[in-house]
Amino acid sequence: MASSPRKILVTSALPYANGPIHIGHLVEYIQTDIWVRFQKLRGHECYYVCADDAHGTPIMLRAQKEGITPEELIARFHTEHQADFADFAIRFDNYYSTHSPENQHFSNLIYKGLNEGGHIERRTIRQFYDPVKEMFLPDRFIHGECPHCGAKDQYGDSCEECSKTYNPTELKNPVSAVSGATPIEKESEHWFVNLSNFDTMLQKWTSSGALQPGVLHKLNEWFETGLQAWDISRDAPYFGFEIPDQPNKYFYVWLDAPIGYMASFKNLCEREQLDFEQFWGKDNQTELYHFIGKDIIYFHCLFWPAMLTAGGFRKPTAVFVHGFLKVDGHKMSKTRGTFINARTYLNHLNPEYLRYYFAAKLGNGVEDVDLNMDDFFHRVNADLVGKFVNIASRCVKFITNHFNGQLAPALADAALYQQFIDEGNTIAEAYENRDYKKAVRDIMALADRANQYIDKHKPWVMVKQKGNEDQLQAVCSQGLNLFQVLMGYLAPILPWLVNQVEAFLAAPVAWQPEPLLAHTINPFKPLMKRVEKKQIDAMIEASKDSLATPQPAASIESIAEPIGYDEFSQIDLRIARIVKAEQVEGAQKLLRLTLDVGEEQPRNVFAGIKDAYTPEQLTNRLTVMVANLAPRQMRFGVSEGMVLAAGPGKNEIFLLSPDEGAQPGMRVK
RNA sequence: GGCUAUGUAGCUCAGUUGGUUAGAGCGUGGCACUCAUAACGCCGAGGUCGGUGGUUCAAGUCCACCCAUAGCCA
Repeated sequence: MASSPRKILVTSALPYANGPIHIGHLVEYIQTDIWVRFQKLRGHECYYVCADDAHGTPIMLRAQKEGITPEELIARFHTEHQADFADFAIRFDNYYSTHSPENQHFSNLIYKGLNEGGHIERRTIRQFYDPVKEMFLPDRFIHGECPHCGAKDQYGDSCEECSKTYNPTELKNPVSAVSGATPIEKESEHWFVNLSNFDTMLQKWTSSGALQPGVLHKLNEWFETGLQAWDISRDAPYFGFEIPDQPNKYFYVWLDAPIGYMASFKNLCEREQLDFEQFWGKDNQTELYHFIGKDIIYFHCLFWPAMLTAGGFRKPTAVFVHGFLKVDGHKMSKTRGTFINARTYLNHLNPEYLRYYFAAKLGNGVEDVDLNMDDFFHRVNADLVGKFVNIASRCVKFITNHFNGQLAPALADAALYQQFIDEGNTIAEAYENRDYKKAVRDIMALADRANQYIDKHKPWVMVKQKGNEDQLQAVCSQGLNLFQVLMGYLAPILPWLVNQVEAFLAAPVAWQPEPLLAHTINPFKPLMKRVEKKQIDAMIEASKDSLATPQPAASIESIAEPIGYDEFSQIDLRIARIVKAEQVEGAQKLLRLTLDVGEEQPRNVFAGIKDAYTPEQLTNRLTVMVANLAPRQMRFGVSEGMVLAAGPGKNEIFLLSPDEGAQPGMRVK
């Protein structure tokens, strides 16, 4: 398939910047990343862009609650999201934010196109308004009793008990979730896009093969009911972009969210001198794909092509829709411990396990994917370790020990090798169609054949027979060459394993590489460990505790910006013995502590803990101090460090102490 | 409630335009091997293909209805 390189731009849906990435999100990013890596591996010019979706009421309110600006909030999640993605080997060419100048530029441009094309109309609508917070309330921020079944504490758009949908104004006893006040109805002028103006264009585009059959059915249903006008404005206060020349009116977050794809790519173009027009211009032959979940079909298959058309841009080549993640057959659940954050997973398990498992379960349909923990355990261990990695593991020792790492000069079974190569087309086709589970099935069937080949020729018997050296070398070399081909096929799924394999084979892993003949390889280290049950259990347990217990009414101080280990390690914490504690004449809060941290001279430290501790309570106890804090001149002398304590102050201060056995001078890390 | 999906061995899934005794991997039972991270190989057990009715010479495969699960209802 050495056809000319395609030019492809790929996106994943933008994660919302008010919460962490969880394994449900990861289905999509892993799915997309595998596809992009596959395209790049095959030599195509392919770019993968994404961004944080950073606007909207929930972000504004959350920032308020934490006492920070929305910009600070989205900056924090931007860092956090990027770290999570990077640690799952999700390799974006650019990861940006919808709160960016490029995004504002394109939002205005598309709005202008909609406006000048006569697709915008203004209407006055009545909606709930919080008189205390002085803001209009999105449906989700109104709670009340369901007008149909009377269930209490339901959201403003639908009832979780009887699953009926309604307008928030129909709720009984409505309450603002923001302030607790009773909302009032208030009028406001809103901007609407007349989507029905695009009806013909959309019907043509959706039926042109850009969509999966199931998605098309769904869309046809919407076409039959008639496309309704889309409300694209929100009133101040709102965190987003102001509509040009319309003070206090903002673009609804869902208007600028998909435009974030363009903005992120534009940002990449400027950095790497790429041709933006080539990918977004109205008439071009490049390919544009959006990977999305089935919940946002409406936005991507109706609103988005309409916006692009109005703005004078191209439409997507295709939209790839996937289902949701279930865990053990159920929706992710905080009480079950199956609402697993990306970071929690990373704390316990190798990300490539999950990449492989998702690949093994993902087809090109819109069905939900089930992460069955028991299946995950067996599948990863059986397929990756027992089957695939084992091929290398069982061949390599003979090559290293008996042939100094040198592979045979020719393939022992060229026909078998060729069969492995021939299967590549089928596998490539499966990847291309996003039928990863078929690709994985086919690859694992080959892995079975490689193991059967080795079993048939029994190198462990040959090694004991004199005069069979050439054959021994040939059989093991064949095994390793088959392994190399399979690693190439699995490369989009397991990019880090590829690095290890390249190091050990001392050769690049490629899609259908040249066989390694008379080539010297490096000593082998185990490539992948088995999953252990206790790791999974620990992850589930860790996902339970923080959220299953009801949050105390008083919220905790917000967690600071994430830092790396390097930054943490700059703080030198030591176990210290308080050898002496004494009152300080004239000081309101301070005690003078003499601390033994194992150095020749004791340290002199002033601590503001007078209201909470008497000197007697402190003498001779152990605690933790910051030993490399720069000395500081205070009114009563120089303080050479600080001791660690928690609490609001006054008599509520709680000094840290180590468990028994710690010795002064030990480093805390 | 309407719509869209899904429902095949204990688990995860294949089953092409309807066509002889329904397949694979994992798990399980047995045998064998011992190079390999107790991995690999061989053999076996295990399914009235969600249910009912229909079309047909013939249905897991088409149709209708029902049940269960999930999602969507802008």
